[in-house]
Amino acid sequence: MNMRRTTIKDVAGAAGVGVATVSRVLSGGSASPETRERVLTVAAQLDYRPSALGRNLRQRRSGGIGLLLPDITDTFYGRVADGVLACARSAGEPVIVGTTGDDPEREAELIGMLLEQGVDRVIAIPSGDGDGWAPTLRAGVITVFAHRLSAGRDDIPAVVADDRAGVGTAVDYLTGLGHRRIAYLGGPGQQQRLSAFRQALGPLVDEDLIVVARGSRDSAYAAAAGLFQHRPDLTAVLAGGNLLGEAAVLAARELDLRIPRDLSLIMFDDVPWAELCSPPLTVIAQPARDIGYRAAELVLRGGTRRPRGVLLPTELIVRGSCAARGTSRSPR
Amino acid sequence: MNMRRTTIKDVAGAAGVGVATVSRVLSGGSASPETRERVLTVAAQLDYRPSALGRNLRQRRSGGIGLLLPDITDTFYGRVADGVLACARSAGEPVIVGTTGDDPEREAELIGMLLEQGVDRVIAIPSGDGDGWAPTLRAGVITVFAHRLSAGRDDIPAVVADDRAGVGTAVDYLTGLGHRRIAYLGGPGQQQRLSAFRQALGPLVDEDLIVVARGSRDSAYAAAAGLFQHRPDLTAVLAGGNLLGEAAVLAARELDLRIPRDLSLIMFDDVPWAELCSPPLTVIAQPARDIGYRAAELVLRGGTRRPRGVLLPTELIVRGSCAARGTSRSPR
DNA sequence: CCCGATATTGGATACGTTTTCATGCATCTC
DNA sequence: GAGATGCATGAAAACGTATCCAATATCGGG
Repeated sequence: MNMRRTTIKDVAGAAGVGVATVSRVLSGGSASPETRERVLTVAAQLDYRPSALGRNLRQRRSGGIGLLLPDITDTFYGRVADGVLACARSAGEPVIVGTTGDDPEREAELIGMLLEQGVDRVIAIPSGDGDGWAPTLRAGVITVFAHRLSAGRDDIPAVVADDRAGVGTAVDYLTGLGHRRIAYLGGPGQQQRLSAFRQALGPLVDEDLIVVARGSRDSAYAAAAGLFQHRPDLTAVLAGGNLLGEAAVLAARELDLRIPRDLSLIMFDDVPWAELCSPPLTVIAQPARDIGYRAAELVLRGGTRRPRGVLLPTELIVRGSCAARGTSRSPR
Repeated sequence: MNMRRTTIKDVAGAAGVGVATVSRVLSGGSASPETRERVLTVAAQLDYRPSALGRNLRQRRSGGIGLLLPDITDTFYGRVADGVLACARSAGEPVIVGTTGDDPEREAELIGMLLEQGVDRVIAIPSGDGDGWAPTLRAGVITVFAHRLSAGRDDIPAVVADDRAGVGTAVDYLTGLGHRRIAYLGGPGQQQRLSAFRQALGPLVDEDLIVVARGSRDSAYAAAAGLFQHRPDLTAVLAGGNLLGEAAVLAARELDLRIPRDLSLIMFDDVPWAELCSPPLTVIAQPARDIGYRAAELVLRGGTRRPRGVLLPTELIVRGSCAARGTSRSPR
């Protein structure tokens, strides 16, 4: 029952060599062909697995990569995580995952946990304004942001979708359809998109039509419903995330606003159900999985280069949730 | 730049005590009030964080918990993961996540990785027939299955939803509506549900109406489309997962089958988009998050008791995707 | 044939922690 | 007051590995 696990010493003994030799053979160091073969044979026979514990302690790094995201339940973040896991797996690296709930405090807590674990590489979708990340930098942890860039942190490379362009094409599309009162329904950490939205809309921008919810479903729904109730004159909404999009659809339905007749909707991120919705949702697709994968690549390559981050393209996928707004207002 | 991290030895030196005392103070051992306070003060001043590396090596266990699931992209598994993470976080334990893609080989590979990491607790949604789990048991790793139980493994406790009951009520509901030709659209690892389906249907069962897809979206769609094409006489479908349900909706739409007029659909698992779909989908809700949470509880409590697993209730949520099937067949 | 260079090898050390054990000291009991 | 008991404490060992370093074996050139 309580069998001691086979160590490198056992292998060394059984193969009649020193532990140093075994270690070298297994780490790809130099050794004579015959010793190498003998060691490998014995190791296989004993079903020896080098203990990451010993190795990590010796080289003072856990070798794992930490992944911090707001909510693993959200398909989008799930896809980012999937990309990270795929890349990490091909590199043989374990991934420690934590969810921040978009709470900087919780994020800091998790950062502490990762540091304690000796993780030396972290990928994060950052929550706060980025000053919670001083500890990782100080500890020499290679850090890469994904999906969002953090306000005050230009010293951390980030892999993000081209939000600016995405918002731009979406707004152009809507204005091209004749919309003038366009609302933005945002979530946490979307400064980029917000500024892009304001810029794209130019003189048309109406600050009252910009609403920012917290991360939760309830908050998103409340924000959407409040927006629709207070401003029945708006004709189009840009939802900055699939949770917000979902909330918009539900709130619209609740208030008897028909999409797209009464309200045009564009949602950030192409999720599977966008096509199932009625009407199918026009979306700004983001390469979620690629974001994760590229971030993992970056973090695995090491912080030597300074690629200053990666910008991935977005794509407007037109389905059925936007309608033209003629000069004649539908009286409703 | 290359600062050595502060160790317990530094704290001991600065506080004028031995390392053993520091360790005791920090692990809640006995110490005189004054020394305790001094050590804590110094530790705080130096911003000392005990290294999990050293501790893990010493007690020969990483203290982390491993989580293996088929696909982190799937909302359902995401919710299970969320439950696990929540419980693990409250216990301060890191979680190493891996995705198996429902591939036993890949699963075995990941198990190896977890063992190498010295993980001593694993939660898994198992992929294969369960003989890939011999290594963890042999290594004394506390293992708990979630969501599925593995064929040959009755020595591993499992936390699962009451599939049998869920299938039963769904089938009863459909037969109550007059349906006779009911299909089952299944995925990997659903022996439980399949047998429950056969049993609930009794003499009505038609083996040709039972289709099992692999885990992917494509495979699910192919299975659904194939089923609908080959058997236009079926009137109801039970989809054993949200991926399958999605595929069923898409395939039905493609083949111009109207839900629920031409085809009634019940889907396993209540996902957010079930309500957004048109018509809203009738589902069998499973407590996904609870499954994860309870599994984590089980695995954290340790393998001492033998609770033989946990069975969580399911609930049929009736929405709009099922219609009564009168005695008169709609001629179509 | 000898010497220097090179390749291979194993002993020893260090990584940071927990835990055992022995020691010293104060208090308690009879 | 002497022995017993308890507590706080620190030295040291161990966990499993990678790597430094010295020692040995092998080889080539002169």
